[in-house]
Amino acid sequence: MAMQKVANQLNLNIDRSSPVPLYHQVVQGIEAAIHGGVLPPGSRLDNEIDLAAQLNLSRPTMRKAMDELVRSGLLVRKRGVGTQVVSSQVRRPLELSSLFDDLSNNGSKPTTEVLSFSHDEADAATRAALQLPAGAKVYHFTRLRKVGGKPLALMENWVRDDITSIDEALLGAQGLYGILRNGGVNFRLASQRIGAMIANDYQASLLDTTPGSALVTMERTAVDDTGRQVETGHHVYRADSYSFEMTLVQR
Amino acid sequence: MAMQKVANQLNLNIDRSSPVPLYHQVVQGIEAAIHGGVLPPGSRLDNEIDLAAQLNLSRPTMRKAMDELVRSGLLVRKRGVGTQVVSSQVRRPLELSSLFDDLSNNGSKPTTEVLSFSHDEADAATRAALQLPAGAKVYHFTRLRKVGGKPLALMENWVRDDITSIDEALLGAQGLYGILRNGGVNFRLASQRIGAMIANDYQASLLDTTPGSALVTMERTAVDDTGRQVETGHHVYRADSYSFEMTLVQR
DNA sequence: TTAGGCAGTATGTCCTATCAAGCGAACATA
DNA sequence: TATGTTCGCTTGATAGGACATACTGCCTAA
Repeated sequence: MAMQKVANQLNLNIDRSSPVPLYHQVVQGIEAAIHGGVLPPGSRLDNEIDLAAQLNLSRPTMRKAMDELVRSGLLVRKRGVGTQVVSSQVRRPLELSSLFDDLSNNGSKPTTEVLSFSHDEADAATRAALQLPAGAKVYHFTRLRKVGGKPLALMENWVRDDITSIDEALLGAQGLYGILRNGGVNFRLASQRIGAMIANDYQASLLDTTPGSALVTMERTAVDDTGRQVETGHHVYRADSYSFEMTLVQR
Repeated sequence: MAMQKVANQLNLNIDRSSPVPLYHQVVQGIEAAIHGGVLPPGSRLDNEIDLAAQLNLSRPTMRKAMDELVRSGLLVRKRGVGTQVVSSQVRRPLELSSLFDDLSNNGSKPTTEVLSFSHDEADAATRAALQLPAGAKVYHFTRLRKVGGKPLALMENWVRDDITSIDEALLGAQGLYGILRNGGVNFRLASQRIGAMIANDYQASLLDTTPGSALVTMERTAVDDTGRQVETGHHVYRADSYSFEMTLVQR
């Protein structure tokens, strides 16, 4: 009866006047607790009912929060048993961000050199990728991305021109996705293909490597929330400096 | 008042006696309707309330189904506007399956050649990757995967031995993930890294290509639903025959 | 003619409630 | 002692309601 209960002190402050949904506040709180070591890997959470009561929330709201955490791989639930923190650290799944953002968030200071820039009629392949009618115009440009003065990526992109205007100076100053987001684009999904190839003379000279060295290739087409194909591109990265890391979650 | 309403005939048969949850039946039904062309890209669905009424479901159940479809990128929702089918075709996101399964589902008939097989104490790197104590034993093997008689992938894996027993004959007959699933493993998530490299003499001879040709590399560690690191591996694929395709969904 | 506000509609959030199903441990029985 | 059954705990599924908020387009007033 007088059983000692080690409550996992989540110490979450739920702010009901905040515009942030309650379930999302819970998600953030638990994420912080896990990454901060308050909830060590393998530890079991209190059951959903108790947790909801502790935070003065309903069970569905609590469940919705935990659903997100399960989806992102931080928690594991088992009927009849309980919910526990997954032991391994989880990397954020591959997200819809540009290389520029990734590098900036990483503390590096990427620079961009615009090698070519045009605003012309799209060729057939581009029209197919972006689902544009004949005669439509697109921005077409190639960029060289360096970090710490070292070349890292050679990127060729095609962008539809009915969203926001793009010029060379803009591309030199910030990432493509930043520009498009500022132009009101809400990215929804992207199809991409990652492979490998051998550097040719042109690529090698720009990337400051030798012809025949390994390159990672990436082709991507991004779609926004209105269903428009916004951007397609073909990038190559120096294999010795770049690889794609991701976490897959089994639904 | 007498407005003609073009109801999108979903023709879903919801079987309440089925053990499959209602919301999942709805997910499958709408997926089928989209892929079957009944719901063409860009078409708008009826609102949640009406759809729920049409199928004799509650709105939360309907929403849960649509949530899944939004998450997987098939639908787009906009408050105050409605829900519509995303125009582009969506590939299934990269899933936790083995190459063997992927090829089999694709209609190909992959063959596996076991090049080496051992069951010994794990070295330090493997113990770190699988979080095993000193002295723990692991299965360690390399396999060559061919499809249509053509070599495609060279795979080296380490698997903990406290789950199911593995032998050479088994590996030659089916995929690793199939074996582990049969052994009771429920995979939850995996971290992987995709990059590129140049084929050395050993790899080139086995993959029937030339030294110096491009290879796609993949390193993966998979975790099951109890939080155990189950397997880790390092694979290389012929770049001219293989690339990783995936769809990223912005949450 | 045009700009602003307002109503209608759809999704977003949150709640209470109830039953089903899986799992584990305690308990009863042989 | 060993084994099988039952019971309680926990998550899973579904229902139905209430209110919030964002978007669209119409209507009105300047």
